[in-house]
Amino acid sequence: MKYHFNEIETKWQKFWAENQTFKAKNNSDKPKYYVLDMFPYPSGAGLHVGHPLGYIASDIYARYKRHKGFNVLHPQGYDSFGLPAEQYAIQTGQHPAITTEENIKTYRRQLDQIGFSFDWSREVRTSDPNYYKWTQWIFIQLFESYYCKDTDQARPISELVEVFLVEGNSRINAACDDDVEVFSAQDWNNFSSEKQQEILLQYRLTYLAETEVNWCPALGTVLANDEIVNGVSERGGHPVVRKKMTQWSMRISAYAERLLQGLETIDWTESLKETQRNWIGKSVGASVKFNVISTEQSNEKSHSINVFTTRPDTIFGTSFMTLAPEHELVSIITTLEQKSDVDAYIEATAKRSERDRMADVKTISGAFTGAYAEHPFTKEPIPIWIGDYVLAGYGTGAVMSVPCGDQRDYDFAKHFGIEIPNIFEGVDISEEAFADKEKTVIANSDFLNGINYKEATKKVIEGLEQLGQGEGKTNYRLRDAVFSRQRYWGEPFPVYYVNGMPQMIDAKHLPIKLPEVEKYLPTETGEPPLGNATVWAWDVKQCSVVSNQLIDNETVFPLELNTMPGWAGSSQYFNRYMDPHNNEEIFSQESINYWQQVDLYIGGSEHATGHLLYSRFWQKFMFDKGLVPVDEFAKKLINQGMILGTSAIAHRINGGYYDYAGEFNEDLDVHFENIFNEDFTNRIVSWDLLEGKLIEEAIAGEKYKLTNVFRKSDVEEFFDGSQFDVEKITFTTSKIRVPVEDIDLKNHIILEKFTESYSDELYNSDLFKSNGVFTVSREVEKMSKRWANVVNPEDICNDYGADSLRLYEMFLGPLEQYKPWNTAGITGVHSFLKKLWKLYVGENGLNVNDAAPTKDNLKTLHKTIKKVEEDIESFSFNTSVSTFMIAVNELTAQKSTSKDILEPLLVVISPYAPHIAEELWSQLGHSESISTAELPQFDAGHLVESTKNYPISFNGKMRFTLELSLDMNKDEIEAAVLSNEKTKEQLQGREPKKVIVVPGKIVNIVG
RNA sequence: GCUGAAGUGGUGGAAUUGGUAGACACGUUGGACUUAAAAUCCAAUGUCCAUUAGGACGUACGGGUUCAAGUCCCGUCUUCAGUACCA
Repeated sequence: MKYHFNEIETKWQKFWAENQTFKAKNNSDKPKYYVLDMFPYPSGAGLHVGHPLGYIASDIYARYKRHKGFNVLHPQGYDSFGLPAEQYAIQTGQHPAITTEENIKTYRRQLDQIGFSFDWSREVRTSDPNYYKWTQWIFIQLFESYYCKDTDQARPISELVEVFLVEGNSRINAACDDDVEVFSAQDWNNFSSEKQQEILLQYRLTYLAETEVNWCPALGTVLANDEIVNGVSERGGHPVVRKKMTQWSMRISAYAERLLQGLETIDWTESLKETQRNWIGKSVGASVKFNVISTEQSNEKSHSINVFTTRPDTIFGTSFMTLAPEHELVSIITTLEQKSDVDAYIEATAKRSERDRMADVKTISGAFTGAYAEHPFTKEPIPIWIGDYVLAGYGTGAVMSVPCGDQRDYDFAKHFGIEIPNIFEGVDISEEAFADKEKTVIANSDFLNGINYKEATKKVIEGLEQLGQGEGKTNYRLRDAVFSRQRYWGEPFPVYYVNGMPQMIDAKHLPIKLPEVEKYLPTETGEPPLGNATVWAWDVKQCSVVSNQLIDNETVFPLELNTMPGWAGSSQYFNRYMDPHNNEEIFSQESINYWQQVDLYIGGSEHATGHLLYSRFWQKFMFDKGLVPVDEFAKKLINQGMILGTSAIAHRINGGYYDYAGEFNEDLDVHFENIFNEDFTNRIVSWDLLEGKLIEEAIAGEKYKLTNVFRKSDVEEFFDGSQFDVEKITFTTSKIRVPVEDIDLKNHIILEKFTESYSDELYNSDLFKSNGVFTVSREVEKMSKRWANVVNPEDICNDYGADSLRLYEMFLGPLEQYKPWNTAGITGVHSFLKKLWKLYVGENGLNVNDAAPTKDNLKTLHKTIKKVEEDIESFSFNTSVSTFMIAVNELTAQKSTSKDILEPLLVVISPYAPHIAEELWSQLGHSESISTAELPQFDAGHLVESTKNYPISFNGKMRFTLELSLDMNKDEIEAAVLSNEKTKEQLQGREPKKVIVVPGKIVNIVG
């Protein structure tokens, strides 16, 4: 009987689905274990072999944990709101729900084919109203909460109102907007209702505010900081501009410190934690108030500039101040004489895009405002400058410039000829600033002279506090997250407006369903796509909804037309899996108390500052609300590395040469022959050959025979076999990616295989219109449809089977590592499976019998159990696969047929190759799924050896091995080794100076 | 610049606390089987020298510690990822 993997795999996938083998219960005598994958966005392109890598690893772990006696939760779902479906809708008019549904079907088919042990009964989709009902619900909870810094937790906004009623807000210590005014109880009671709401909005954890946002005109929406890469949108690479807009924001900054501290309690990779730490960007220092010295323009009202500094100890080195060009005081304090300079500079910087500013950090520019500030201690005047090296968005948008201690201030001072006082003892600052805090000894600084950074910082802060000119302060880089998107395919907000103030629609009316629209673009008046909706597909008993408006008691209120961003739905899905069908609560307390948190989370590192930060924020909020028992949602997290694709790249070389008549011809494509002694006739040499070593050799003056040099305009006519001097040939090259599947193993593209369906650029290029076969070079890069280098797991499953795919993806290398895919290598694991099959099933049926296992059999089995268990626990799945191969090779050589060996071996292999394991398991006479079997116990007794093959080294170099009993002590071993013939041969009569014997390990003779 | 990770055969990668470097595969070469191919099996395969026996060199580079270093220490280089006028 042969190994018919297709039949076997279909059979068991069906069995698992019909028997709900992997359905998890919310209670059990067994300990619980929750293994989670980051759920996919179902894109139109379907899965490629890179996607399932993490799913395979987590599936192996989940199956392993079941064998170890755990009640395992291993769910899967879809992050199904998002831009691509909407963009497709804009182009085709197809409703995003329809394309999303189709894509999910494809994903599900592909996932099922790989044999995952997901509990599909718990599937969630973020675009499902029964799911996003709870996303909206959390939004309402955030709106109804503020962050109390005294208790360090979120608390109901109603508590705040109670305090305002009796004593105003002067004693409130809460996370809020910077510009909250101070008011008394009396003030509060006299405020209009709108004014009160406005104030409360400044405290809420989700709030509406006019903020400068990242506006992406091409996408027609705002983007969060983490959705922008190198100044352009992450999706599509469109330019992004700063724009003031009224938007919903999440007050994640309130949680900055807890998000930072929480990292210490979770087992995530160091690099990922470091990325989050950088993003949170905590810096400890002081805020200092510099009073502006009154001038004619500003003497009516005294102004002051607040700065944040991490080096208060250097305050006596301040020789100027710098404001961001956008700083609100600039226009107020600038003197008449300097006004034209300053205005010109502001205009010039405003013209520069974010990207230009980022690209050009070397150029020093700025302007003097003509105004001066007063040094808080010396009372000396300090000139106030503006410069675009100071960012409006960080700190206060103003700095005290200490050129001797900060390189940017130093460069600025040098450039504009500002004095650079030295306040460091024994340091030369004639060339550059001195920024080493640890080595700092302060000088020329009044009461700070002779002390170090730490002490000086303390003293300055004390001094500032006495003067009322500043205080110790911690600053975070983490900004509040913009939560509004001008998009259709996202969660609608449960919000309507009364006199311009946002109101929550009562939670009992949730979900607020996404309305149907005619078109998915913004309205003619520039409103988001939801503005196109005439009838909202939701029905509220007390209020009806018509034309984007909520009508309550015949009063008409406008609805919020923005939708929530992509990360809204993914910020709590992991908890929803615990109780996915609950319509009364987001999840029952019973279920969350049982499953607690994710024990193992596997996904890509690209979510480090997005999903993984926002989810931690929501989890902490839910913890404060008493909804979840732990404030970190994932105990352990592993980032799987990317599987890279190998793109095939044909290189087109456009060249010019001097012909016989000495005339220069540039309208040529050039093909080489005799490079590296290969025949390149009708082929084109690769980029590497030309760019690298070869072109250098060529330039050195060697002659190359060029063949097939043909004119682009007339491919039929070519020069053949002529000698050209390559010194006179110039080249430009261009790359063309070729679909990988149309290249043979020798890297040849066969022209006959070309069809119109390939890219026009490729098909129409002269290169491919000529006769023959072309070589291409390979380049390893991200697997993507765009690069024509994707490998579909369905093809692999059809050709080699899901078990081969699973084993091979693991065998490729360590999970976290980036590694290239190479389909050719899969034959290794595939033939392993065939050997495994042959070990159990011979030509005439089962090979397994009740024969007693030999000592060797037991040794092989138990060392396999030990190694594989260790490997899985340490997530080195690649070495397990090698271990299986060794085990099967050994047992085959031992001609093992013993059921006592082969049956437990199947259980060890089954997490990796579950289909073949199930099939053989059932052939061995079991009616229950192998997933219910217990993992065999490792017995160290079977690995005990009586002898050891000692490596015998001379001066650290291994020369031969010697089999000796493990009972022998050091002296006995030494005697045995020294009396050995080979030892004498090595020593050639010399006396060994020293003999190192490590019993059970090694012998080293120093001579 | 800063932070993090890494650098081992032709390729992917092994090597638990310093103790036989290159497990396990891919690829390549040779052989068996076959009319042939596929499949399967066997052998060889780090580099160099040597007919063999064997030897020299080898884990990015330069030092060091040690009986012994891919592994530990110091310095340098390179690659990848993240981040960046963050005051």
